[in-house]
Amino acid sequence: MAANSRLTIATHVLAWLALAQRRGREVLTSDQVAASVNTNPVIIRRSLGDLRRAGLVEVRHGAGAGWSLARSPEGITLLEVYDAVGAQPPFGLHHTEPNLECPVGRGIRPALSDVYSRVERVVRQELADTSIADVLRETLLK
Amino acid sequence: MAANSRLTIATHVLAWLALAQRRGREVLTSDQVAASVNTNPVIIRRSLGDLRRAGLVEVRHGAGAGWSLARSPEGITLLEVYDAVGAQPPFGLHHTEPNLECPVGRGIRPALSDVYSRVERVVRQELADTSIADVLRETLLK
DNA sequence: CCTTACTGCAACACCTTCTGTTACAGCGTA
DNA sequence: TACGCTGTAACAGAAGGTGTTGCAGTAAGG
Repeated sequence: MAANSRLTIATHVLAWLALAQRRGREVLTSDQVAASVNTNPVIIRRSLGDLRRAGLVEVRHGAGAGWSLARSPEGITLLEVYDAVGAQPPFGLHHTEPNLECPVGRGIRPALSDVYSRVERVVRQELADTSIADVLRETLLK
Repeated sequence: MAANSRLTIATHVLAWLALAQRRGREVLTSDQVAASVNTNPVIIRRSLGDLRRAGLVEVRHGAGAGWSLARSPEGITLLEVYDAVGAQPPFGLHHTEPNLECPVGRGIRPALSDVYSRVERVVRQELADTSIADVLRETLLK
């Protein structure tokens, strides 16, 4: 499978909403966001649904509907986006239970769980150190 | 799809080889390793092939064939195993190119590449700090 | 009240990757 | 030479992501 791009899509959406807001546009529709990401509006609505459930964006229904940031771009970290989109952790344990009569088979899963927890922790720390405002600033410099 | 378990399988294999070596067994066949991991021997041979190409294990052909560690378990880090199995990075960029006429679409990919590089770096650092000997020790304690 | 425009979501097809399995040729030691 | 194991191709099945269509729900604005 291709690498998971959900964090990328969601971050792109939030950065675009942040820029629109700064330019004085109150809301954007999923069609307008999809035009920037260059994908189907339903993909965008799925991502925006995740972000809405996490309290990062707000939606307005009816005529003149659309999306806007629920909080300032400086206060939204990539860690919140990561949790919002429910990305899977990078490493998984065995699909089938190892042979428990083997000393390695018995203890390897808790041992590796510890290692993977440490990896997950540093990843989360790194994501927590970057905000949507940071990403937008870097984006406009490129 | 289920999470990627290749690093887990390869680490299990190496830990089992390390323990067998300590117990005085010169080599293990892929069938014997598969019995501990509880999977098909071909899965194990695929993993061992990756590890052999990376110089972490050695194979003996012909009658009395089998596998053994090429280096001491203290000197093999999980980072080397990670590189050997060619695991994909946790995050991917857009599948389709964003709209380059949008300022966000133009700059978002290099900006996110920087973020993802930082994440990759801390993951690699964490994996480099753990050896097969560490994993085996923790495994036997559980 | 009714039109209008957009959201929310189900359903589906397609693609890719991973796991697991069978089969068999290749190889080197005893 | 015979044997046992490796190396690898080929294939099936499962799972998840992406993209697409279709349609009901919803509220602003005339």
